[in-house]
Order: sequence, then C-alpha cells, then structure tokens
Amino acid sequence: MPTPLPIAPIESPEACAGTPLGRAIRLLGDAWVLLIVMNLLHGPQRFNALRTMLGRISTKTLSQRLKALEELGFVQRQAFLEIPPRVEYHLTEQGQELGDVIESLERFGKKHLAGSAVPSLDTCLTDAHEASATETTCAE
Amino acid sequence: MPTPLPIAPIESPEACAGTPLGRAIRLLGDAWVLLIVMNLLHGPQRFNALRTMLGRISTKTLSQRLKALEELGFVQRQAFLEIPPRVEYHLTEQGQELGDVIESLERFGKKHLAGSAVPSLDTCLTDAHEASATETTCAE
DNA sequence: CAGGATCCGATCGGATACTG
DNA sequence: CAGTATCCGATCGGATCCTG
Repeated sequence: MPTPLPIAPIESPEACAGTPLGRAIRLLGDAWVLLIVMNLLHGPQRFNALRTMLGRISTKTLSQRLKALEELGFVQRQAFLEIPPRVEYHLTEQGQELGDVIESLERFGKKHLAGSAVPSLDTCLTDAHEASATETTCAE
Repeated sequence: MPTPLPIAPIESPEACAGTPLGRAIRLLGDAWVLLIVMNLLHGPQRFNALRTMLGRISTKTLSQRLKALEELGFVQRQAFLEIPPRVEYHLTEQGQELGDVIESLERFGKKHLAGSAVPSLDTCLTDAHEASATETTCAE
C-alpha cells in the first residue's frame, strides 16, 4: 500500500467540474490536448507546424483545443503582423507545469507500455472482442 | 526553463501507438479511464459500486473500459462464486502506479484549476464561442 | 448483481470551401 | 498562412432489454 491518497470520489466527466482533480481530468482526459501540450513543450510552434506534427488533425479540432487552452491561460497566442501571417503558440508559465503531467505519463508509458506486452492497445480500446487477459481470478 | 524534456514529437491519437508516451496518451487520454482508475485507488470496487460513483456511466462504457484495463494488466477482475454474483475489480501492482499520474493531475488541478479562475471549463471544451482570453499578444 | 446485445440519438472530428 | 463555417460520416455512449 504505497500512498493511500485521500482522494474523494468523483462523478462523470460532465458533472465533475466541481473538484480540481475533476477539472484536470476533464481537461487532460483528452488525447488531443495532451498531444498538443506535449508538442508545445519543445518550444513555440506555429499553427501548421503543430498540424503537421500531430499528423492528421483537422484545423477545426486544433484551433478548438488551442482556444480552450488559451482561455484557460495555459497557452499564449502570439500573432505577428506580417504577410503572410504568422502565429505562434507557446505555453505560459502555468502551461509549462503541464510538463509534469506529461512526464508522469511518459514514465508510466515507458515502464508499463513499452514492449509488446500487450496484444494491441488499439484493439483493447476499440472493440470489445473476446480476450483472455491473464485469466480471470475466482475465489470463495 | 524548468526541464527541457527530450520528448520526441508524436502523431495523432490513432497513429501514435509506437512510442510509450504515445500509448500512455492513448490510454489515459480518456476521461472515463482516469475516473475509473481514480476510484479504484481507494481499494477494490464492485461493478455497480463503480457505476454509482461515476454517476451516469452506462454498463456498456464501464465494462468496456474495465475490460481494456484488465487486458492491459492494470486491473484485476475477481469473481466470487456466490449468488447473487459478486465481482470485484482492483488495481494490480502495475495499476497502482497509475496513482502517480492521477496524483500529478491532482496537483496540477489544485494549483491551476482550483478557484473560479476560469469563465467555465465546460464552456471552453464544449463550444467554440467568442472569448477574449487574456487578449492575444501581438508583436513585430 | 454482473454484464452482453441492440437500438439510436448526440457528439466528435475530418474534408472541403471560403476569408483576411 | 491562419483560421472560420459548413456539411456529414463515423464513433461514442446512454437507455433498454435480456441472460446467467
């Protein structure tokens, strides 16, 4: 029993905006947000640069997430009055601290999701096919 | 400049299953998974107990996530041969380490998402309405 | 009680087209 | 280049019904 963690139970994603952890989950329980933040950790990035790094993300999705992150004060948008236009996004002081979260994610990933220890992460999260896991435990 | 974090850029949620961090994001970039893990941190929980804690999650969604977590070896399912049936889910050794991630989420939330510092987290993540953020910066 | 199967509406997110 | 607006298909997830 490592750290008992006095965490209070929380409700669904939609309803749990009351507690700080709940809010964090609402915000960071989104793969796109995590990926964007991750890429911004390297330094400022331009809109299309991000788009490229993220593979196939639509402008819609990207600008949506960026706007949210901006409104929350984690990302700063900086537009240069040039032509053609240039806009750079970078993490704010607060946003930088998201690095800790990413870091803990990475540590976890490296430790437990590194090898092909799993049939296929995709398969798991996608369909609910038949699988054996490590064989369900029975008792009593 | 805290920790430069030598993290390599990653692609979209679907494609980035190659790197450990990518996998972690795929798995934990899901609010339900985070919430479930969070509640399991307290100790073993029964199916319907979890359902209640999570507010309005459907049996489908819940069993889906639990199955995924089980296949990945982070959750252990334990069925008791009783009647009425009883099934308990608990975190495995590996799953316990998800506590670190949750913890970092909580720290972040407490620090930056505590007060009403934000117009409304929901609003941000929901619609892409007009908002001013802290006023976009211009330069050059 | 635990959960699989199904139906179906709500939402998400990509592609496209168009503006500054 | 940096977006916004729109259309629309794919997916998610809740409600419901049913079995063991």
